[in-house]
Amino acid sequence: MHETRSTWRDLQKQQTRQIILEAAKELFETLGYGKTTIRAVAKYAGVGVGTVMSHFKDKASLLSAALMGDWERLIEEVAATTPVDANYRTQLLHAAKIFFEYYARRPSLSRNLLKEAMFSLEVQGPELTAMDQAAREIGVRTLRSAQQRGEIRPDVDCEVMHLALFGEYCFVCTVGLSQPEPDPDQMLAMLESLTDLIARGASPESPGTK
Amino acid sequence: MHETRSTWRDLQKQQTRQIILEAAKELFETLGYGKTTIRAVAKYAGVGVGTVMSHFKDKASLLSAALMGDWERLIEEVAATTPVDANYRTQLLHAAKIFFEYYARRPSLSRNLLKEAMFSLEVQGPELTAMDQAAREIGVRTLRSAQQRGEIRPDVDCEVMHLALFGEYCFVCTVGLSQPEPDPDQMLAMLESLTDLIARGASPESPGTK
DNA sequence: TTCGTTGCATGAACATGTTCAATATACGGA
DNA sequence: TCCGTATATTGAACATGTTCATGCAACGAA
Repeated sequence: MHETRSTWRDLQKQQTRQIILEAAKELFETLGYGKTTIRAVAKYAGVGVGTVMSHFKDKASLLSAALMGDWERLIEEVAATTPVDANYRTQLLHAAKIFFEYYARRPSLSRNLLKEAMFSLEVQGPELTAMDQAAREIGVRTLRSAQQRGEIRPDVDCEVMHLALFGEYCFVCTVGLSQPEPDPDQMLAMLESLTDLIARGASPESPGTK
Repeated sequence: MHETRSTWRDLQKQQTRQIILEAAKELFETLGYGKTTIRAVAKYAGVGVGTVMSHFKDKASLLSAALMGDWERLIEEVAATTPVDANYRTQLLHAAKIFFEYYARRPSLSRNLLKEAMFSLEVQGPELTAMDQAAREIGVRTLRSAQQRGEIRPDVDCEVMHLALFGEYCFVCTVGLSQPEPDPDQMLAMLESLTDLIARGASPESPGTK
């Protein structure tokens, strides 16, 4: 991913970075994002305040870096557990469900990360861009397959449809995470009804049915 | 809207509130949200720092209060300029256009207000709830009328459909406002394509006609 | 009018994210 | 081996949102 000149100093640097990251994860999880101070992270990691800031642009970057591992694990889980022989609606909602459940497990962290992710002003961090890319790839690929299977009309642009579905997903996330205790089932139900509205327009069947 | 016991002291209080609000609007507009400090607002208004904080819960509340007037003006503009004899798609996109243009005029303020609005954790301010309500009322009303006119199939739930459209609107807002210079035309084009995807599913015509 | 109460106004103090000049030390060439 | 350079590390200093004890002026009852 990133070339590391295997010099003694660089190893040292990567190690302190890891130490900081571990400390941050621990404190974020225990105290939540708001109550975790940079100073506390530094002290817990046994480094200076400035060291933390030299490794991570700001507190938000520290958060996204700390959650990077979780994120990758979720992507893997989605890839591993998605029912291959189900229709695209089921597949996408399954992926959403996995993420909703994670959000419910870490409301504070998810909330703040999403807040940052949505308004990645200026140069958006590489992590968030990666998140966006991953979602796009999964979404568009799933839709294309479904289209080839005839579940979606050929004249539908899968890129646009993914954008529409992803938009509803983000919307459900913001609404759901606005509550003190996000309810993944409720969020999923909401996403289902919104998804169906879009899916119906893309369906090859006559809309009169159902 | 709010009963004021007409005592001398309360008038005084309302007046200082107004002065602070004017100062905030001026500075927010000139410097942008990030570069405007509470201290600067206080000094510009000729009051103490604590006075500002006693009138507004935090900086974000000050922003939403300062933009309240603009917001109401936009709502009025929407009500006054919406083409009554157009279909619901045109009507809703017209409303969106007015807001997009405003966002483009005040990128910094809009961005930060939206950021707050989307994640109204804890007790969300009355302003933001009002915004949400207004959008819902306009949206649902418009859709219901269209449904009665036969533009939307009778079995579609207008509440859900509004949620879907509003979700796409919010999504376009976040994507558009993430850019340094939001382009209202581009945002509108994006919203149009997403809206059409939903509208097609709700249309009484056969989807084959495109 | 007088006096105790109420509540707005105030700025110093606090909490915390962020910056920066100084320091130490690994690095690579002479 | 020795030295100049680059850079990781550091914590004090800074910027700024937020809190709080205090003062003071308006209020209303006696």
